[in-house]
Amino acid sequence: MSKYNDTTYAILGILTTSCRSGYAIKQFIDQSLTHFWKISYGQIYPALKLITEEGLAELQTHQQPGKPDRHDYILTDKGKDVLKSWLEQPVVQMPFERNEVLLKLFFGSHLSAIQTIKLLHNYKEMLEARYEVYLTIEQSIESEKSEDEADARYWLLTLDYGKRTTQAGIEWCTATIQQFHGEEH
Amino acid sequence: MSKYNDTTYAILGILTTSCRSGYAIKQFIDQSLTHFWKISYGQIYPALKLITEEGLAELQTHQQPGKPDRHDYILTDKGKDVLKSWLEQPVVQMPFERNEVLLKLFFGSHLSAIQTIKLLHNYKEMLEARYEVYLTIEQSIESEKSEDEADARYWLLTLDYGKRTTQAGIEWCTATIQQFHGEEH
DNA sequence: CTAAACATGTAAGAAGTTACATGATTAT
DNA sequence: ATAATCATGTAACTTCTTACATGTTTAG
Repeated sequence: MSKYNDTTYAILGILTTSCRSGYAIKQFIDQSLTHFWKISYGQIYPALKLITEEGLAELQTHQQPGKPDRHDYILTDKGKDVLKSWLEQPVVQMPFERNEVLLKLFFGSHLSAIQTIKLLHNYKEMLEARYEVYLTIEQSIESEKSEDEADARYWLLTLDYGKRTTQAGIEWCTATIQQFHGEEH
Repeated sequence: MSKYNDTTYAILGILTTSCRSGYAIKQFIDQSLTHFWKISYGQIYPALKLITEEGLAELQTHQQPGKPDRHDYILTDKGKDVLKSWLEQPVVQMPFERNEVLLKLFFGSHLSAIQTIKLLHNYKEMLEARYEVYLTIEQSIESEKSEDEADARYWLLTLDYGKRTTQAGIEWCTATIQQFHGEEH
């Protein structure tokens, strides 16, 4: 039972990189974390407020003529400690995927073979698109390696996970579509 | 933009099987759908109420001496139609997994090699346990095949997906742990 | 000239979890 | 005795998404 939720810890973690404002955090998540963690502005800004109130980060306001003030949050030592002790705690909750495609396939006896194949084809295409996104992220991490040398390795590892499981999903699609071919009548 | 949410459609789908009460639905989900869909009582009972109000199912109350009345919900023709047209609609939203292990690994540069290995080992064990659960579900579907002959095939297909992606995850763990061996100092 | 990017934030609502409330029966 | 299973439901809470509000600069 930790004090903050995982979304807050995710933000704390991102603040260790060169991303320090709400806007930068959102961009970072959309570019690099999107395959296993998503956060909206509706969570980011309130979380940053909480983080500041709890003394985990300090706000530095930079005035930019004509633009709204840029809020940079700098992790305090307390913030770094909180992050580290969260990282060290074992993960007890198994990640869980809610899969609408599988849900529909589960009730596939109410569909025709053609409709089932369509469902699977559609899913396969989405998985393939996702795989391509992973390759793109991979390349962008590798090309900007110099910036966050130590981090890059771990970022690539999480991508490898995404690639492997997505590949397994694509293969399942192929095999399952095969099964239904010849059943269209 | 469909009228109901996926959880409601999931319940509608389960009502096509021999599970017709809130309690039976919950049991069914925990036994057979748990790898890609979870629903709590706090959702089931309000959803059944809505389903009845919308004329998608009809309530049959069975009195059981000493026990609370058993509420059986029977799908109406309208209910079957609503389910079918949902099944036929293409899935647009890609399923998305929020993965706490990957989130921690992403910030792995703040951990020691030993701690990282521990994290991965722990995850691998959880994945292996999940794989075993899949095998158990598989066996129970196969042994009760006679009950829902037409459905069993589809249920096994969703399990195959789970097994394949879990296996890919386990292999990733093994490979990644390997990478960190020899770095403990 | 117009759209996208930069930049921060709030409010309402949807969705989901957890704990609570109740009470009989059955297995250990 | 006591825990688990059967059985239905609600209330409070947490979490997250979406839409709104505001306004500048930059690129096409």
